[in-house]
Amino acid sequence: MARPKSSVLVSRHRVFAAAAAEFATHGFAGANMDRIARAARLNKAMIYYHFKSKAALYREILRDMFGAVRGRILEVSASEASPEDKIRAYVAGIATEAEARPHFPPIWLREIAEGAEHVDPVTLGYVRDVLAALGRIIAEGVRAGRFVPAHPLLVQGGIVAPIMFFLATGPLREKIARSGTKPLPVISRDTVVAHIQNLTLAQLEGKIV
Amino acid sequence: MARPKSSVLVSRHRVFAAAAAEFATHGFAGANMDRIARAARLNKAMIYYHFKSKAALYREILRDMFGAVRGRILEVSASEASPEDKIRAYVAGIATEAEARPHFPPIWLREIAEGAEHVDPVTLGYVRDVLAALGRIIAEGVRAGRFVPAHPLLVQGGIVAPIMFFLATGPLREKIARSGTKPLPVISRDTVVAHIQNLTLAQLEGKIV
DNA sequence: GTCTATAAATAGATAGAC
DNA sequence: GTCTATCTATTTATAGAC
Repeated sequence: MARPKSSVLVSRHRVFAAAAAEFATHGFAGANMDRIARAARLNKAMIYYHFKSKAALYREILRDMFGAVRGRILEVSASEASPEDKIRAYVAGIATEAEARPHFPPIWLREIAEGAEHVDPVTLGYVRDVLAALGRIIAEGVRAGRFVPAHPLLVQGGIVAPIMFFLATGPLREKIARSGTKPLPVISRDTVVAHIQNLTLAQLEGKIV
Repeated sequence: MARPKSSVLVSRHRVFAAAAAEFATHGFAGANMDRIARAARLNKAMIYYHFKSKAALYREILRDMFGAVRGRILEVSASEASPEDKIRAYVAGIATEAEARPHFPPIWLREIAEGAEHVDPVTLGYVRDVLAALGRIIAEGVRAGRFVPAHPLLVQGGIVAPIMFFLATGPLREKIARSGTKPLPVISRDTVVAHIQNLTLAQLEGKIV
């Protein structure tokens, strides 16, 4: 993708990136168009040149996030891998897409908190597709006699929740660490992903109670 | 606790309750003092009669939430129960306190999303106390030869994240269900709590990989 | 495409009567 | 303790020049 200097792509992308960071930090209501403009090194009028409104701008960011996850998960679901490997890829895929967008975890957490108030029907469809793909993977595993039946939503919660938590709590963990006497040990991203993969599989393989 | 008509308790409590719901639904920045007043069936000036500012009002709500969790968890930690039972009680205790306050899960999720920006030092101390208690329970279990060493933060994430997710996603699950073709099966609170208890214990007992 | 200036609405906070 | 009225600051959004 070519990016000539001063093209709409550059300017539009700068707004998009600045807005994503702003929405992640302050939430939809708390986000400030002036701050976004300043961070994008553009004037506020330029935001409205590229996007219809604050809401429309936010909507595009949401679509980008969940569209990316959906794309990756549909690939995983359609692959020839074993159910076990698909589950591992599912966990890693969500973590990877979330990591690729530092704004992803905070924004997702907020949307959950407010019942997906800003999620439009298209984006909601993406979410449903992801959930459906997980359901198919589980069903495959069950058919193959490798998984016990499990509720996709419960499994999804066990995967997504800790990943978003971990990725989003970086600042919070630091705050706690700074305020306390004892230093908090560091946890790596790979440790968390591996941990969640193992936990999820243990659950699906009926190894837990 | 007596609640005479028209006493400060009633009025103040109405503000507190209305504000908690408002902050849960719209976040700190999105919360609207006029709406809080209307929901409390009082005038906006009454909010400022009882509370110094929007921020102070929010701070009290946070303290109430985490103070309650801290109280319950310290009890659990100090009890004579076995490490296993303490872990079960820890999970159930967090779920119970969160459930007792419908605003709890959304607000907690938001605070995580924004790095606990509005969490004052006192409340932060509560959070640290809870984490420390979990650390002690794990250490006990390890000393007793029943648990393998585990990172308190990782364990905490595995407990808190799914609970908050589940309790906070009620509206979202409904939205997805309404928008889709297939009905989503219902999951009960007890199922989730039991599931997380089992998952946590399996992990601590070294049954997972 | 990019800017300055400003309109228009919203919302936190307070004064002051009762 | 409770209210109405209002002040003030902030902020989304746009008009219009270059």
